[in-house]
Amino acid sequence: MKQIIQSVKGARDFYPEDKARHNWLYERVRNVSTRFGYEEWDGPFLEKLELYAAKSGDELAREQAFVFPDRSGEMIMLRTELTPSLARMVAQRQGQLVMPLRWWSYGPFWRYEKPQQGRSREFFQWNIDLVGVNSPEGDAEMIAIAVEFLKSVDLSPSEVLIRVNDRQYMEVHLKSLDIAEDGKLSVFKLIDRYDKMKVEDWDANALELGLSRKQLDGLKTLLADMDGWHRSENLTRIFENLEALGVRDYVVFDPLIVRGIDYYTGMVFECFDVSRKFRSVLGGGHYDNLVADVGGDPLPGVGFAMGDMVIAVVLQDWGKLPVFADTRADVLVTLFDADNAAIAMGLAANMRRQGLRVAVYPQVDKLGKQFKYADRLGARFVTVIGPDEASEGQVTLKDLTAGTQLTIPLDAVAEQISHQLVDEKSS
RNA sequence: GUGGCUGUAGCUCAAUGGCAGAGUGCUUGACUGUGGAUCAAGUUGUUGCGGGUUCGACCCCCGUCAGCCACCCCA
Repeated sequence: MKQIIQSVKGARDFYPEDKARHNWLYERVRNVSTRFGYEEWDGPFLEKLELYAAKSGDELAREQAFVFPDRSGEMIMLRTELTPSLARMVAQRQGQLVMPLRWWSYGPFWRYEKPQQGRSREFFQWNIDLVGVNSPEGDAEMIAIAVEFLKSVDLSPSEVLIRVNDRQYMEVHLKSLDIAEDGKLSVFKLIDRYDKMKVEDWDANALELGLSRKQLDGLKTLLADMDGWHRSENLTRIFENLEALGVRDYVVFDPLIVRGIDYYTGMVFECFDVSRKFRSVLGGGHYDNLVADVGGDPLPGVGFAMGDMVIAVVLQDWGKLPVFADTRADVLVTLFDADNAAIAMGLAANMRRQGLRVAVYPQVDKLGKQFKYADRLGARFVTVIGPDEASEGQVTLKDLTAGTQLTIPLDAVAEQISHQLVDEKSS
């Protein structure tokens, strides 16, 4: 094997077919976001370590970030998530921005993790936030955006579901079980792992946390109560709104969804493949105070994030990833010989002016090689101008799909190709 | 950070201690102005890297790097 310098572990190479898939996904994200009236924005890829360290429970900055000193010695971090930048940028212009703010973003993030299925060290993430609002209507809108995205990539409720819960609903019931306020977060983390652990282990863990047998039983009753959302006014109104937004069939109540993240304070949701083979496709929730860690006045909101890796795995698994066909050129212009090359180049320029994608074979070569190149490019048409055509001011145009060819005047080629392309589409 | 599996031709993979192979791709020709089909010939190697054991290592051992998978985590 030849010595090729390796890429950085976990970094992503985007070959043209990868880039095509990336653009396909981005296009759907952009389309859904803008249809709900959101504006695209972005933060810097580099932030000060300090910005992330300000967040509590910052395993991200401590363990899973690319951190390095710049030339002045300041500690810089490649961004691992967008929320701190969002908080900073919103706080900087808190008095000027039109609230509620509707912002979305799609860009690269880096986490120093062990690469595996659906996870690498470099990934793209869609972030979307509705900031400055505290209502079930806002919460429902965010879920609806997620559903509309799922629809746009042709995933149905029999393939993926959004699971919704409300931390306040959970807290009220934990309180009624006399579970202490300061033990709340660790209980949430335990609930978050309910599906991953064996029942005995989970029970043992709960008792270790200091829960009594009675509290444990009460907790399990709560987690099994699939109709409990009727007792939450917030969830009831969210579900009413989801009904009105026409997305109710994608959404279920799930008391096991609590999310590991501390700053969520109300509704939380995650999207999973129904097989539960994969990690969550997207997740988000309602928060009370976006700018708490960076200074600024308290600001509620709701948002979610979706990485590009898990969704790709899920789409692949359901056979919903399109085949990205070669789209390199419509026409290959061959160079027959040096005498006629200039005419061919002129023809190519003319066809480009008419909006066709035209590649010229960049040197004189055997026609067989040039045709083969056209075939492998995926170009549908090939033009040939040899001495016979040149003397008559004509060009031979071959349609590789149909296997037919005809010889026509030079200035009629672009129109002829357009006709055949249109015929193809309408038939 | 912890553990498991894998690493051989451009690609997919054989060869289990004794001459490194197949399919596919690629090149050329059959086809002197025409691709995709077919046929023929040719071509393709630091067996990831470094060390060790052995008369002899793709094969066994140690280390290392990478990929995949699980754990951790999931912001």
